[in-house]
Amino acid sequence: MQNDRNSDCLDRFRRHCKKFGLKITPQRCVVYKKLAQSKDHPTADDMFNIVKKEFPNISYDTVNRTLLTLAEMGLVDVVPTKGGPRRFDPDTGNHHHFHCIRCGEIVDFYSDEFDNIGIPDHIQDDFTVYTKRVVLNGVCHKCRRKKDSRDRFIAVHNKKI
Amino acid sequence: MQNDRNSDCLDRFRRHCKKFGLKITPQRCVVYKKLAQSKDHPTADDMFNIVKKEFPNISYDTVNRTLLTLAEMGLVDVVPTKGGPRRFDPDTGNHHHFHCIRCGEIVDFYSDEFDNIGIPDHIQDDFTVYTKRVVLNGVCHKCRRKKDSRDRFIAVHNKKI
DNA sequence: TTGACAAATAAGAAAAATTATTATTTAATA
DNA sequence: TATTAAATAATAATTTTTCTTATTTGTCAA
Repeated sequence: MQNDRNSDCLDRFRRHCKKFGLKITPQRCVVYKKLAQSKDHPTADDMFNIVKKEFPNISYDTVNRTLLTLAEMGLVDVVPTKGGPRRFDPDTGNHHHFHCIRCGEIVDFYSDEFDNIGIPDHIQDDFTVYTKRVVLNGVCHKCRRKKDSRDRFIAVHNKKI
Repeated sequence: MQNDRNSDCLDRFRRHCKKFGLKITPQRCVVYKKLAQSKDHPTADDMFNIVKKEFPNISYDTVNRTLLTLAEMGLVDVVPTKGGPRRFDPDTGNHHHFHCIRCGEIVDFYSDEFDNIGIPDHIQDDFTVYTKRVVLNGVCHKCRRKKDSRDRFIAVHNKKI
């Protein structure tokens, strides 16, 4: 079962490489496989640490470059973040993101209503739209509970706490 | 007219500072004023260069820290980007973003339909939502015209062009 | 108004993240 | 299997962000 899914994924990967004229290297395979298995939105550094376990000699640059290449092929998405390191999303399907402004976590969620909203005509005149995503900002469940001492949530950048 | 708007803006800024117990410094005033006047989504470095013209002795760190503080107060927004430098948005009102995957530009647009979409109940159970934005990805008008030699748009990270 | 005090700034250093350079290795193709 | 262009590893360089510390400056109360 899991094996089926893995080989399906790798088939998809191989097809894309062929299509784009890219070589199928062991490094690329393992980076793709590990990201496809991921349930969250790892950074290049996260991926480097994960991949190293299976492929100890791989370089950071190769992992990072491969992730960008996968994104160019449309096999994965790059998740916009508010200044933190770049994150990668193995799920290119219809889904939406919630960003916690406290802990920075990005949580996937699904909503038919959001999926079905149309793109205004005046946008399609000026832009060719490939993907659409609703991004919510707020405080996640965990952080809500924490009752953090700085619940006032201000001046973190100036005051010494 | 323009003066009215400027002083309105600075009043808003001053009120927020009072509310959050922050000092009103000349540096903060000029950073806020210049961002409020901005029509796009400048980086900290952009802002540093703009502000320096009016306040030559200001340090980069102060500009950057002030921008983050303004964001914490809710006076400006931080725009998520796909790994590029952090960007700031003076417009905290209801609007949405289009990201060009070629040139990286972020374009504001407005849509009543997008403004009116509701947040699903199952989200509001787990998260406290502050803001909501639709993010479109695609190719902008300018880049569409360019007919860039690498229209294939692939393998930029590997092949030497 | 002035003095005390905490907060904010400037300057420079450091850390974190990303991209570039180059010699070497390797996958794909004939 | 030999050829060739692409990919990798290692390292250096750049860019962006954050931290440290000494100094300056708003704010508030006397």
